Amino acid sequence: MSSENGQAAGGAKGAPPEQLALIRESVRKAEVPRAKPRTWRGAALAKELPVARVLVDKGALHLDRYFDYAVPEELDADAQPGVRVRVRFGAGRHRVREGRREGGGLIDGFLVERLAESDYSGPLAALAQVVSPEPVLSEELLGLARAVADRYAGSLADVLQLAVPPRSARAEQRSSPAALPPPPAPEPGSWSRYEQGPAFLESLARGGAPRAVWNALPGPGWSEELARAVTATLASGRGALVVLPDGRAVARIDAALTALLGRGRHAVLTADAGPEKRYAQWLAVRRGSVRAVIGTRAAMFAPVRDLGLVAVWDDGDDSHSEQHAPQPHAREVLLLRAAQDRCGFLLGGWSCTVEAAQLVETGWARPLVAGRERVRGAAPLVRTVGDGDFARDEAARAARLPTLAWQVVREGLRHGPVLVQVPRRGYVPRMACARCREPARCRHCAGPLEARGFDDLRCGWCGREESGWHCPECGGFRLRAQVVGARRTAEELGRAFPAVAVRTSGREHVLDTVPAAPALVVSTPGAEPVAEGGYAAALLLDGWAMLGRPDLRAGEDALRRWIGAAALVRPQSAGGTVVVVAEPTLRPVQALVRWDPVGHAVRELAERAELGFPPVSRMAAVSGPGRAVAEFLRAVELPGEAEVLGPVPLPVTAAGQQRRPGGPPPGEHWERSLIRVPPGRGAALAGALKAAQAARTARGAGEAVRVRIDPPDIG
DNA sequence: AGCACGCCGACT
DNA sequence: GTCGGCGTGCTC
Repeated sequence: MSSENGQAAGGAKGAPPEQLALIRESVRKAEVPRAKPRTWRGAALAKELPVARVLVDKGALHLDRYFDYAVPEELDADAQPGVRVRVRFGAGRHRVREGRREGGGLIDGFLVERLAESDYSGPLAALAQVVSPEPVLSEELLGLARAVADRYAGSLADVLQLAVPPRSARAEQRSSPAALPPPPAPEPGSWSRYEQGPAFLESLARGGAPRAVWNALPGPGWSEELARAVTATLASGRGALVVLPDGRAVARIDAALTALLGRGRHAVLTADAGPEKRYAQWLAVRRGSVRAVIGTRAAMFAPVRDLGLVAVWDDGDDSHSEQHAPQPHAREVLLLRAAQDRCGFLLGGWSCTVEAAQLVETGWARPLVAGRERVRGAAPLVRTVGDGDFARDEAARAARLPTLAWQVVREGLRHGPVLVQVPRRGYVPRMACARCREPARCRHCAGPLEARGFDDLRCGWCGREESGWHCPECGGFRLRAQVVGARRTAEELGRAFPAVAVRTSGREHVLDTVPAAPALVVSTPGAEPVAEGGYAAALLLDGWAMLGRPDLRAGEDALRRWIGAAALVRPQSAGGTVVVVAEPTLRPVQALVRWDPVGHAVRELAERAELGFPPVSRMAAVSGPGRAVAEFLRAVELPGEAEVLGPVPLPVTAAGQQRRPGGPPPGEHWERSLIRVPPGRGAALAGALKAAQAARTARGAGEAVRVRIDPPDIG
């Protein structure tokens, strides 16, 4: 391949259609049908594979296309696939000054591939710079990023921003340590509590790729069990990746892995390390000196070599959803990874999401559960208190506590710390049957009914008005707004037990652990400290607030949070007791009493299938100013089976109110439409939405709309 | 998004 | 003729 002046303009004279044209001197199209190629300022090009295919890092605009650039000879060695490059990327014709071509500004990109020829018919500009020879974007990572972008109707560049941390030259210069040899396969340890536990570990250690949904027994055993799964995978000579919902969970696995393997075999990727340290850790993983990674959601893209296992803990926790576009969920990303890399997959938690149940239901993953006897042996006694039981005795009434709750707290405090779970503020009430409390749903699309004002009842999804509502369960015809709980209870509780220390754990101050001494520990869901030796008792308050949220997941979420607290309580055999203040006939409450989160998820799944809800159907939300949403819906070419619900107005963000991610800016009136498709059509839906979005931004038409796959709050 | 090209009307 | 309005379309 000649690089020197080399290329005859293609076409007319029958010369080979040489692609590698470089500078177009001010050549007019009329004279030469194709740009007349010349070398770039006399500089030579790479002799082999002189074309670099580049992913230009320019947000949503480039729309996932690659652009070809010429590789100057002096960049030949460094310009390998996966490196960061800088290129000129600008509009229209290019100025030619002093023989050098000037496009738009210099922008960053990734070199994706080296090619012999380009299929671009115009002249190619040259790579301006190879930022560093470190190949940060492997073929696997690129493939994963593309799959995630497709799944979420997002751009490749957006996903890569999540997947590849910003460069730090200093971190790159430091050399990563040599990899340690694989450790010996671990003993099964407490995995033998689960029927298929030892077999699962053995399969990993042998180099197999088992896929399991693991319902962990309550108590502290889970972290060591996860660490053993990682160790078994390392023993097979492969790498492992574990994604956890928060820093506290990461710290627990970190400790368990260190105990099992010592230091140096695993990396911790969390947001709170500085950018340089984070990049250094990431590089150590990419370079293969560390084979195991644990971390919070950003770690889901960690470039672990030769993956043998991906694992997620507590996938129902909403911090597994990435905040940045296109907002992928760690579970879904790891599912894509498991499929792409054909590696093992472990989805674990004390509770069970509907998505997890679906993985078992479809046969993609096997259940990894303990027998009922084991479960009963590990779980605390759970008792319920409904509204009817509210206090007769004076002291309990002062604390707004049912008598039973009062007694259990008092008894618990004689043996150790007692956990009191109070809900976070800010839940929106929704309408339910005043008699049986069945949530009120739209008769057309089964969305949640919301009161928009006096006597104005509408569906939160399709916006249709409901005038003659009656309860399909009990025939009742009166509605009530469900109660939102008060955290005042905690203070009152403290006053009711004046001799006992009250400690609180919540958003601002999250306690990691509390000692075994008697104390009242008041916590919001997810912030519960671990008690040394386990809590003697737990009181789960305001079940109505948790169940009354206008969300499809209200029941599942309430159960997950209750179980998250109750799993920190001693087993029933050691006196552990939990009291939940909620209507005993409700499904999540019964599931808690029986300690059967899997059964609950399976029933929810069946119901979602029947009603056409996710995850059985796939949903997308389109939101923005009303006119823009309408325009978008007119333009988008949806797959035939798609069903459009709405649009309905979104609540206006008040001036002082914090803007919800994806919500309207303060004061603006936005609308939202939901689109759902039957199972198996998710990719088609995402593709259609992406194409419509691309067409809109290319035309620069009107105001932007937001497209969100798997919207989290669908009523 | 920028930004240049180009087609059409008003000007020295 | 030539200057410059902004509508259109491209970016290797």
